[in-house]
Amino acid sequence: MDLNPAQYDAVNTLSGPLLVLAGAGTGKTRVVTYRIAELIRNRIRPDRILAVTFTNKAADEMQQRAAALLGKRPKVRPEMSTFHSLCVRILRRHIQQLGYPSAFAIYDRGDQEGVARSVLREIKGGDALLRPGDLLYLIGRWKTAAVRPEQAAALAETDKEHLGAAAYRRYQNALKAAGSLDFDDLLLCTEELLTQFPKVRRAEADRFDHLLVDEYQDTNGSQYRIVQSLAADHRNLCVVGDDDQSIYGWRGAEVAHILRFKNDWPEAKVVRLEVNYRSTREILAWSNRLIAFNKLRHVKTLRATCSGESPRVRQLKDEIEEAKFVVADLADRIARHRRRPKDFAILCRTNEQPRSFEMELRRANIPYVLMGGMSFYDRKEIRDVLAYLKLLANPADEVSLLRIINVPARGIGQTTVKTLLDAAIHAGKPMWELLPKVREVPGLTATAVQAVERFRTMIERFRRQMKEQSPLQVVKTLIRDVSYKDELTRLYSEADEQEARWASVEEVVNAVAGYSHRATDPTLAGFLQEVALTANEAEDDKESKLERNAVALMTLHAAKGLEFPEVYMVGMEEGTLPHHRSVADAGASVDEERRLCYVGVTRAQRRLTLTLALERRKWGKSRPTHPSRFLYELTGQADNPNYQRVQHGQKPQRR
DNA sequence: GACTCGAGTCCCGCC
DNA sequence: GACTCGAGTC
Repeated sequence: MDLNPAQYDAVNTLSGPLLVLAGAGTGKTRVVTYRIAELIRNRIRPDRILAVTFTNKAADEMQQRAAALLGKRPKVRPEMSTFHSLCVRILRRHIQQLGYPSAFAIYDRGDQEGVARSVLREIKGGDALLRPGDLLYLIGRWKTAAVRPEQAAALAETDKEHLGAAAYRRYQNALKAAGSLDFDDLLLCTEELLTQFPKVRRAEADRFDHLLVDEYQDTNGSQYRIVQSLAADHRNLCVVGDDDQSIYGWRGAEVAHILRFKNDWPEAKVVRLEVNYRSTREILAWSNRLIAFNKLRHVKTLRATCSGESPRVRQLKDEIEEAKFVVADLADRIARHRRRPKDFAILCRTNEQPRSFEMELRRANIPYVLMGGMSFYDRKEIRDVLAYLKLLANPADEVSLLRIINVPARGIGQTTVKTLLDAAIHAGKPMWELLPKVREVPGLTATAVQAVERFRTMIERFRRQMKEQSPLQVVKTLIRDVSYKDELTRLYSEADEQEARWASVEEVVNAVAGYSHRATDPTLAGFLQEVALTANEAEDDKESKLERNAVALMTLHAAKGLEFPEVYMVGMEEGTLPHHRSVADAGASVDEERRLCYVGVTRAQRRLTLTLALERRKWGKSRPTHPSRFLYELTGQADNPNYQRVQHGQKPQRR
């Protein structure tokens, strides 16, 4: 094994708590995977090892590396998953204890908005004071701080927060009534099960003898406590992290967790990795200069092992020119420097930035993979089909019911829906349970009653089919029987668009087929849970296999833990990086943006290019921009008067 | 009840 | 720019 002494130490500390404080590019993942291999070599059963990561991408990456290291031999593999999928598995086994069905649905952002909207409407004047987005923001903040609905009122100060607290209670009740959890609930409910039910905790802790957590600096409160509960008995806990790369503060991550590790596990061994194998001396010099501007950090001395060319900064007219420059540069590297598409990454701050790059890459015929962003599952037609499936899996799922009750139009209009909804609220039951007695609901026309009954009969029929047929068959029949294809032709006049949208509907069918193939006991609920957890990678399945060799186009958040020979960091402007929302709230937010920039810069192995556009289109309007303050910090120009100017939103001046 | 049109809003990041 | 929502019309 070609490991340096510190790495070797970390790899071979096989039992007891271990903290690996590792800077960027020091071989963290290598240590984790080698350690797993070493455990197996020491006769630890692979399926007794659990490795937890934050993103699916990171889990895949680790799985691949481990497979390469272990060979194809072991039939049983160590379990590698994200926190969220780990929670889903635990919840499937025990969530009945909390009064939820084991086939619970996972609500994504769109579903959450649906619940938030109806909850606010129920409260008098609620929808005037708070918008669904504002409410979800408040709820998100409370949930990441593990504040329960009944505690929120005491913490509320403003009118909006008081209303929010009341709405939070209703929101939570609505979710529970629908047998659904949002992403935060996955963590919170798992935490509750593990801390309130000793039997559950013991059963889950007993499943593994070794627990490894990557990117430990990004654990939030719930994740922290879940880790504590699972490792408390065997104490074979290995965590790996870097405080300079903590970029999930906005969802409750606390660097304190990694700093506190030695207190939590007094017998813990601490290993520091400080030799950077990834980047050139030149790239490292830039990143070290940058991160030194953060005051609250563990000072590390990262040493480089090779040198190369100096990073570059390029300034372009607008985001179109920026994309043209990057793609032309990259095409030239492929043509004349024998680079392959997969050697490149284009990293950006927000999900809207990739658009112009996608266009250019397509024009230049260079394969690329887009990670994240407007997900496949955010498209209207996909959401419609999935809403049908969710309703079949769980008729109490009111968000889905309301979404498709009249899609395609079947004569159940707004008035009818509102009447039904009022009656359901009055009766204190989910709307679905009211439908068999729709004749008794006052105020409905005879045609409306008929339409509702036809709808209910149809759904019931599919639910019966579900018991006899495979999910795949049911999905196919369903799409045909509701004439969804006709709906698309009706809705969209262009033949191209009709086809594209129909193609994505077929993609869902393929996804169900793929899932049925993989799963041991395929169910509709299982498929939907998987979809919720891997929403962004749906197309990846198909594409990454076809085009493994592709330029990676992704956000900085998605890039964490990855590395590329050549990196383009684009949109290096005030307002984009640092993002204007972070600049607006004072204090530590900009530090997190700086860490984000640091993460980006340290992804590059050999060649780094930073670009900025002098004007950028946003919401249809083009606006002038200013260079990011981080450019001055990276290049050691903090004494440049323009550095002060851009920080205050002023135009830099030529000298 | 379905359809059309214009106004208003949205978006930071991940699972 | 793209999407959603409500008002107004058929």
